[in-house]
Amino acid sequence: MEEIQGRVRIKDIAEQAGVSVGTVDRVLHGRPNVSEKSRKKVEEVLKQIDYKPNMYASALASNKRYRFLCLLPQHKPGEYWSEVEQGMMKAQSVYNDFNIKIEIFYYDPFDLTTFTSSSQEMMKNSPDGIIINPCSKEVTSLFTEELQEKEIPFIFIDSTIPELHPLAFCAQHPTQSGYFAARILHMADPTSEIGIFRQAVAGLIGSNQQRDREAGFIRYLHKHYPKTIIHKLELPNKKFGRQFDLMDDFFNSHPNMHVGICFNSKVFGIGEYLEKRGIKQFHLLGYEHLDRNKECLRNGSVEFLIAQHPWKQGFDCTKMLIDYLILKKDIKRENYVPIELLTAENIDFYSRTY
Amino acid sequence: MEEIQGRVRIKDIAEQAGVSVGTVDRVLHGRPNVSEKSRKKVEEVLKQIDYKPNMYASALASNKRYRFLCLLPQHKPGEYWSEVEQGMMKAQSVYNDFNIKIEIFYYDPFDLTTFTSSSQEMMKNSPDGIIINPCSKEVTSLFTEELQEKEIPFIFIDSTIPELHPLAFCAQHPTQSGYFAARILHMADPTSEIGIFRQAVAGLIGSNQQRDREAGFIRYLHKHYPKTIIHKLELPNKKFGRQFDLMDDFFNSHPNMHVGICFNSKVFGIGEYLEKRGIKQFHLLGYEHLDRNKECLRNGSVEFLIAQHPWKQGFDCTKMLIDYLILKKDIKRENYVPIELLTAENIDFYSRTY
DNA sequence: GTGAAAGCGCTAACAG
DNA sequence: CTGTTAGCGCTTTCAC
Repeated sequence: MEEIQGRVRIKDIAEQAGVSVGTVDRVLHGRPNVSEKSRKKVEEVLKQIDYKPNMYASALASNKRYRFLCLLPQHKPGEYWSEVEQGMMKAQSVYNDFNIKIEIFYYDPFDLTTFTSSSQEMMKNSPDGIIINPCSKEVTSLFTEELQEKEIPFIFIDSTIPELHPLAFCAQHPTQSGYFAARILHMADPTSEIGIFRQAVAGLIGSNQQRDREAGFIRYLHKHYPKTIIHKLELPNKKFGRQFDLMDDFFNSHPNMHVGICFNSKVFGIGEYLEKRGIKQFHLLGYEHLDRNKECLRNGSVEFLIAQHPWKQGFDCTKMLIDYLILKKDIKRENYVPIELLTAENIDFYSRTY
Repeated sequence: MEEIQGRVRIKDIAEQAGVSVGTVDRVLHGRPNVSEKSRKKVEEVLKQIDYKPNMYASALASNKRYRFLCLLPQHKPGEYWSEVEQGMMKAQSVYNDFNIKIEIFYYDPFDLTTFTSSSQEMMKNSPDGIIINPCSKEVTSLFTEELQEKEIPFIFIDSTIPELHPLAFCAQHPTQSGYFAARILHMADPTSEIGIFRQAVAGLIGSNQQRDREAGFIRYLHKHYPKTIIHKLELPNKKFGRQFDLMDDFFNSHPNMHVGICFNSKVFGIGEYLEKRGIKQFHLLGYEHLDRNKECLRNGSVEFLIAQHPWKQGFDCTKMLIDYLILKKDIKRENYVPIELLTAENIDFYSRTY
């Protein structure tokens, strides 16, 4: 064919098929108003030629604005979720030329009526695509069913609920992450008493991820080291003063416990306690690359962190919406971020890449 | 200003400054043939307005083809370097719309005259940008000096030589990677005898990375565990039959050595040996996510791998050339890939992301 | 020096 | 149903 130099354009196809560019465009996009005869001719040419549309030209010509809305747990600056937001904002600026706008809405993970009220607010803004951190299946489905109906694509971030059929999700595999944590902690100190530090409000764990990681962790220990004794401490998500007292009790009652884990990013609370009390030789593992956690890693009060790549999750979810909606690419539906071990030796190379 | 809805275009600037789009374009790109007066007017507007050029429109209009050439060590399919190539090819296809073409040239790391002959070949192909895996400083500089002179940007991949002033580099930090390996191995088994398995040709280590990692590894042990005894085994890069004999001798002579490391991707050679000989309880660490290494990780003959992210390195280097040459973005000059620990528990989530 | 105009590959509106 | 045409934002002639 005519691919002598360079690319095949719509115009080339039109010429080959003996129709106009308009018709080719209609066929390519499955738009109406094409006779069976013309469609056949175009499809014939398409079969023989390797046509790759120039998506940048396409986006330029169609000249649309896209609104992506996002629903996340409320949080303070510097916490896990702000890193997710930064990843999204980075994607917005990198793909600025596609005219995308991202807006973020919040809910209180301990009061799920706010999930619903925020989602209603979002629907008023005529979104083109949505990113959601799911809460419980029941409450989340109220929102996603409406989205399905209106054919607005949605992506889950940080955890997923497959039965709700998101367009895609991006998360860390929670049980596998728990296995990995168990294996590392056991290697650090193969004793048989392990402490689990839980952040909760009235016994309620606020995130699916945390709950599932803990389950994986415990399953791994039961299977490989069934003699392990597990001690749990529930730390109320509030005043730090109280937390210290609780930890004093906890450590005093379990003098043979030299290993501990915290399944979310608030491990610095325990690290800072250890540092203050001058407790050395306690092997502590937590999640996430927050500044306060990094500090603990450096001073040795936290020995390991597992990265959850929140920045990457935010960036990738946004990118997926762009790929799907604007560049019309196939996207990967299951996106698990790496389970990456961070220690003092490699933390400087943990990167927010995209 | 007029940014009421949407973006600022060159046309807007032209109107504001009372000149034509041609003149604005000339000013924006520092092209000649602009009067001092016009330049001033345009720069004035530019200062007050937040103009972000649409690089896709720009690339579309200029309609250029770019040739990126790359010089890598020769290798067999399925080895480390083919993963690098795949990352580059992925970048080529993702950014296909920018009309880029990547071609790869090879050299023999144990015969550096081939580095020079290949580089001369490359110069005949009028490259727009170049990616090089550097060999020795002396030989590499012969090439890079010519590139500097002709103002062809070049990027180093896998390792770097700062004195040669590449546009950028992408690599794993070798000494830090050695520290990390030492810390992990010591944790796996805090005994004091460690074996180092070296791949070499006539005593020569074929890569800068390997040499520097080993140095970091040894330095870490000297500092933190000075009593450690290090045994080294040099494995000729050839027949596997011979290698087994050498390893038999090695293991027999050091019965108290239960930990070992191999600083490159050929660790499967040792893993497969352990598997065949039925040696359990030996803690082996190596580099890279090759299929044969993964198999060793699964069957337990290799306990740890450190990922070098070759695919990402290939992708990122190519992307940097695109960012620099086509999208005119600022690029990061020092790009260290993560030092990521892979075990049976997390290897499935090690991803070739981009 | 400068502006006008054509065109990159594609979309969308509009005649017919 | 179909072809033509006018852009999208930018670059690049080419007259003046």
